[in-house]
Amino acid sequence: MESRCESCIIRQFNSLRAMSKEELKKVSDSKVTKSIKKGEPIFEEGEKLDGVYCIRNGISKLSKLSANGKDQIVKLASKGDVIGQRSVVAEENVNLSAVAVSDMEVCFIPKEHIVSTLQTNPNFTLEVLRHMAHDLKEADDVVVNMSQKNVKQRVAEAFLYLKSNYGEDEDGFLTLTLSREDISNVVGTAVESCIRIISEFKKKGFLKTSGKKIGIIDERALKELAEGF
Amino acid sequence: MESRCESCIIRQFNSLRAMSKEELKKVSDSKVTKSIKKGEPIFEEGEKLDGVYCIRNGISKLSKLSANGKDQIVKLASKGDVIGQRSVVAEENVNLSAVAVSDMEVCFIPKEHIVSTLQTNPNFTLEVLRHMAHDLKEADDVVVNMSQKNVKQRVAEAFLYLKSNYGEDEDGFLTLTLSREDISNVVGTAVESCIRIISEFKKKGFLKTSGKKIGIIDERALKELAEGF
DNA sequence: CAAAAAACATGATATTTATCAATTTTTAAT
DNA sequence: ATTAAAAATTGATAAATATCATGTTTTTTG
Repeated sequence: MESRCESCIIRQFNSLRAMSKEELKKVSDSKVTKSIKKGEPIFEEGEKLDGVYCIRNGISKLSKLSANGKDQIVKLASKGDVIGQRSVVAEENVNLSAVAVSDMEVCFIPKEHIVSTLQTNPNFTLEVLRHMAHDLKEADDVVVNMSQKNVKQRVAEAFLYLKSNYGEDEDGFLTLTLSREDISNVVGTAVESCIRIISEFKKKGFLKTSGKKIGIIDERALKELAEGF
Repeated sequence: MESRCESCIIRQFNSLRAMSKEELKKVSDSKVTKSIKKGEPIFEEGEKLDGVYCIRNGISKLSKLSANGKDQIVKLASKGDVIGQRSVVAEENVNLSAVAVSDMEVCFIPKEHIVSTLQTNPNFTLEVLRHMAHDLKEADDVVVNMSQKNVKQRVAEAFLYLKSNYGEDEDGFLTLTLSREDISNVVGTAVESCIRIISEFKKKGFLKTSGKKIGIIDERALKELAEGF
């Protein structure tokens, strides 16, 4: 039931692929697989993490809560992503909370193995570094989008992102269904504003909905809108 | 005149301190020191960099220009910071432009030396990784601030940041004088809105100005405002 | 130093976005 | 299946922010 890291395909997508056989064996022997139900937390902002979580299945939101109750989602993490890595590397408490937005399966890897491999295997360290460099660019892009695009453009982008990253089902609805509140928290806007924009996009024939499910009808129109035409 | 990296104090503040003597010698032999005048670019968004820049003196803004002409400043880099590192690590073109906001002195270090050290010296790689982990956290914080705080709060934060990072002169004015436009581009707002807020802060006795110079009078008030009281 | 350019400042107004209130729909629980 | 709770929706309105216009000050340049 508990599969071995050595034979885990997920590994191909993240920095663990740069580990040696022996390193991987240690990781595999000490890892703990956990099931997390939609809505449950993996870790909370401010906690001290004893390891990282490698996502085998499902999707998690990484977010930060403000004093006034607003929760900004900074990133969505899914299959192959390793979360908690930043704080383990920096030896700091986590700065974001991770909550499952779909049922998940994750492997907890104690930090000793990560840290010792970081200190001795430059390939692994470089691989982690490359991933982090990529995350940093993405974070910078988000900053720029937040300030240079208006809410309508950001909502359009969010749906394009959801489609290109998580795909759509046979009926053309986005595979990952987020609540309107979560969408608002990705976009950084009030729920009502977000809903109004979704309604507008529906009227214009850009989107379709069925319950909380959302499907993209006119991708080109959304792209043009997001780019500012 | 051209000093050696081995004896450069700046090094203590960045990841170069993790280099061995031999590695550092190669860097020192191949580095090129450049003077950059206020307003001049170090590199531009989209360029392919052949190395990184280690800042010896002065301050640079890292920003991204949008189609509609808005320029969002993502980060200010100063003494000891190494810029261009992210794109060298990720082997990508730079995603941000770097322009001097004060006269600068930088050392250009060809990327071969960085890359080869990354591949062989895990201490160095780990050190770079730690720095990048820190930058990533900061970028995430900026995202959260942009969405959870209003313009007034972000302007207040900007001045507190400028004071705590670059200090003030004997007359109590911020050492780093940015144009109103640059401040707006840090905060992510229209120049006029930014100016109005500065005027308001002056009226309330939080700030003083003299030409384009700005001084903080009531730091506590700014802090409280930024935190949302 | 004078003229021109750039940066700063303020008012009037338009636009965007948030908030509050109320209703409907969907989901979850018994 | 029925009811309670949660989520989604819409309208009315307020607040925040951007834009446009115009005047003033500061800086730069010949």
